[in-house]
Amino acid sequence: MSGEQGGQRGREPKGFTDRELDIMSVLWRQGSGTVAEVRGALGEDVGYTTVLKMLQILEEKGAVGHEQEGRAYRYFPLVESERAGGRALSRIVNKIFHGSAEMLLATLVDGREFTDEELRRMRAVLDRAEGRGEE
Amino acid sequence: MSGEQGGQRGREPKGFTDRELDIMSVLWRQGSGTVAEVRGALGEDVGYTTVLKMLQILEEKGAVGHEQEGRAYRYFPLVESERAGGRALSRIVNKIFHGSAEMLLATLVDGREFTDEELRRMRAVLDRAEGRGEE
DNA sequence: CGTCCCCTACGAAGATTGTCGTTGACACGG
DNA sequence: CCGTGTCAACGACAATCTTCGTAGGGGACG
Repeated sequence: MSGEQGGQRGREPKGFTDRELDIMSVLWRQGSGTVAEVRGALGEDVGYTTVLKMLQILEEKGAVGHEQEGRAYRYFPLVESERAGGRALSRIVNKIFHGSAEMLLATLVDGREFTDEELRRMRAVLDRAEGRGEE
Repeated sequence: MSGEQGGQRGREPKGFTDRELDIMSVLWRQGSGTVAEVRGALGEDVGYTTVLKMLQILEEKGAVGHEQEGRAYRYFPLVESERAGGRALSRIVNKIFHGSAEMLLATLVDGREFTDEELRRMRAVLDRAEGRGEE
C-alpha cells in the first residue's frame, strides 16, 4: 500500500531523458514546431516517426501540446524552460553538490572560459538577488 | 552503416539516472559505504538486493569500485562528484539555457533564498574566475 | 554438528526509452 | 479519376532501468 507510483497523472514532472531534452530544447528555442521542423532542427539523422513518437510521449506526459496547422500538427512546449531548468538544477545541487550553490558555481566556472562581460552580468544577477527580499 | 553506437565499451560516461544518482550521492557524501550503509542512508524503503544490484551496475560502468571488508564489500566512488556535476551542468546550460551561464545562475538564485554570506562567497568564486585566463 | 543470519550472485519481470516499418487518411497536380 | 507526396497513428522491437526473489557460501553459536 502507500503506493502512488501511479504515473503520469501525478503532476510530478520527474525530468527529461536525453532525447526528450533534445526535442524540448528545439521547441524552447524556436517557440514551436511541426514534426518536420523539429526533425530538421535536430541536425542528427533521426527518423520522422521517431521524432513524432517522442513528441507524442512528451505530450502524454504533459510537457508539450499541439494544435492543427493545415494538415500537420504544430507542437509547442507546455512546461517552461525555466521550470525545467530549476528542477534540474535543484536536483544537481542537492544530489551532487550537497546543497551548496557555491560549489555548483565553482564547478560551472571551472569548466569554461568566461569573458569579463559575462562575469559582470553574473555578478549583477547576484546583486539583484541581494536586493530582493525587501521590495 | 553509420552505426557505432557500440555502447559501454566506450569510456563515455553519459550521466546517471535518478536512482543511480541517489546511490552516488550517498557515496560522495559518506566517502564510501557497504550495501547496508548505503541502503540505510537512502532513507526510502528499498530492498537490500536492489541496492546491491544498483551498485553492481554502477561498478560495471566504472562509476564505483569495491574492496572486501570483513565478509562484506565496501563500495567507493571512482568518478568524482565535480566531474559528474560538470557534465550535468554543461548539459543543462546547453540544452535548457541556450548556453547562457547567466540565465542558469539567474534561475538558480530565483529558486532559493541565499544568505549574504553565501552571496559573498559566490561573488568570490566569480572574482577568482576573472583572475584566471591571463596567467 | 546443525541452524541462523548476513552477504553476494544470478536472473526474471515490469516499465520506460528510443528506433522505426507499415498503414491509412487526405490533398493536389495532371 | 489516379498517382504521388505529406502526415499522424499503431504496433513491434531492442535496450536499459529498477525492482526483487531465490539460491548459495560461510561464520557464529548453541
